[in-house]
Amino acid sequence: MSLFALVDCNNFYVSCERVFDPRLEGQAAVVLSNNDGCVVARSNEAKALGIAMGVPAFEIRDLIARHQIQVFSSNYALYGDMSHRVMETLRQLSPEVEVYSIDEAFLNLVGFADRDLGGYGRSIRATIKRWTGLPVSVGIAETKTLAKIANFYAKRRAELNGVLDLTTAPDRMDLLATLPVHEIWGVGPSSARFLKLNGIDNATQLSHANEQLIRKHLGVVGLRTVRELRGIACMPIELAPPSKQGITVSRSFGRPVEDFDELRAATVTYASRAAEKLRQGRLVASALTVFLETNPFKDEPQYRNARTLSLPMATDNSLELIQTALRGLKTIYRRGYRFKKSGVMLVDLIPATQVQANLFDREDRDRGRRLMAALDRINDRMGDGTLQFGAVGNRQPWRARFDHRSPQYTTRWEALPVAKAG
DNA sequence: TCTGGGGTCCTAGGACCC
DNA sequence: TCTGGGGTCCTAGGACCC
Repeated sequence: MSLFALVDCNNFYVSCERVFDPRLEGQAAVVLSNNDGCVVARSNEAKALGIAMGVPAFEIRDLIARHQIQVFSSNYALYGDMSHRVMETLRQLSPEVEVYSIDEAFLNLVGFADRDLGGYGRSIRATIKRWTGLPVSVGIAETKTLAKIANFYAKRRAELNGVLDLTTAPDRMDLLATLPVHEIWGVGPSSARFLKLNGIDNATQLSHANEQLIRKHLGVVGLRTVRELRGIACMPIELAPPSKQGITVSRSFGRPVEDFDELRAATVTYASRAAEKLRQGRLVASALTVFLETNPFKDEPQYRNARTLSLPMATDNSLELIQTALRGLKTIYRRGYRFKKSGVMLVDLIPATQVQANLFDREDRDRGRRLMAALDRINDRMGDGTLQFGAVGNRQPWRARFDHRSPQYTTRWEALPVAKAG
């Protein structure tokens, strides 16, 4: 019998901000995406005011002013570090932990079935709160999809105190029968529309759905969801993170960009950041895609394009990747458009240890490797961006805006919070 | 004025081959 | 006049996730 727990941090980004500024407790607060564009996290109080996930910040400006909602730019250095603390805590409490996203983990509880699962969930919740300051919810059930549902209710029903063991919940039938299909993990807007048109409105009905119908219209993924709802585990715990398929670095600009030199500077930045991620993962890339696009929300001439170039030999060298990206950029750039976003994607990744030597390769590989190692070492010790490539330039008006960023409390010495006596 | 970023997996259809 | 069929590989696009 399979058994899973899903541990999920409540309102994760907002909760991270609260750990370092407890005055925010009980207040409406939101965290915005890059460029202060959209709402990506909301406190319960902000949710109660009707602020939806993903709404553009400018659309709720009045609401923010009227209710004095606290606004934060996203601070990924802080959230990444807090996430790491949560996952390390979980590893001390549970033998098999799958880090599913920045704020969620699945635990494999096979062999725990004769324990007090609710008590186990409560101790996880209490320990994480004590060690990290973050509130989490715990859902327990026979499959990952059902554990997601258990977590959904654990979060929303105050009387559960953040923990629900669905395997022993007396109202299990009612909970599944009242859960709308669009709340089920794996059912997006398109599938939900199809299901509702076919009279399937809730989790119980979906678990009884005709397999041929589901297979035909929602594919093997939909079928898997149906079976998981029936308690048949189709998704095992994944302990080792699967090797990456690609690495993308892209950003919207702080303002429209027409000038090639500015796009060039942005591309250099993205390519070097992507190369750093590549080396961190001990990978090399065989090909690279560079892309750019105008603002699709604007009523003005639109243009988007992408160019994929293969590297003569798989590499993790920033200089080579930058040069290749710039070559691609030149072929897709067009004058006279107001560009909003561009990016660099590294694809066909392979482990750095598996590179094939190429007879016709004339670069001095070893020298490049030593240079990159030195670069990474300095940036790691002195802070990101201490050393960067000259082509980036000093003025970077295209850079995204972060008007409400909190300090990097946990990852920069000069931002350490100070405890004052008295 | 202002609309995120980074992923995965699946499927359909075309190119190509025998 | 006749005009296969099946396999594989690749790519673009869709759907979904956080």
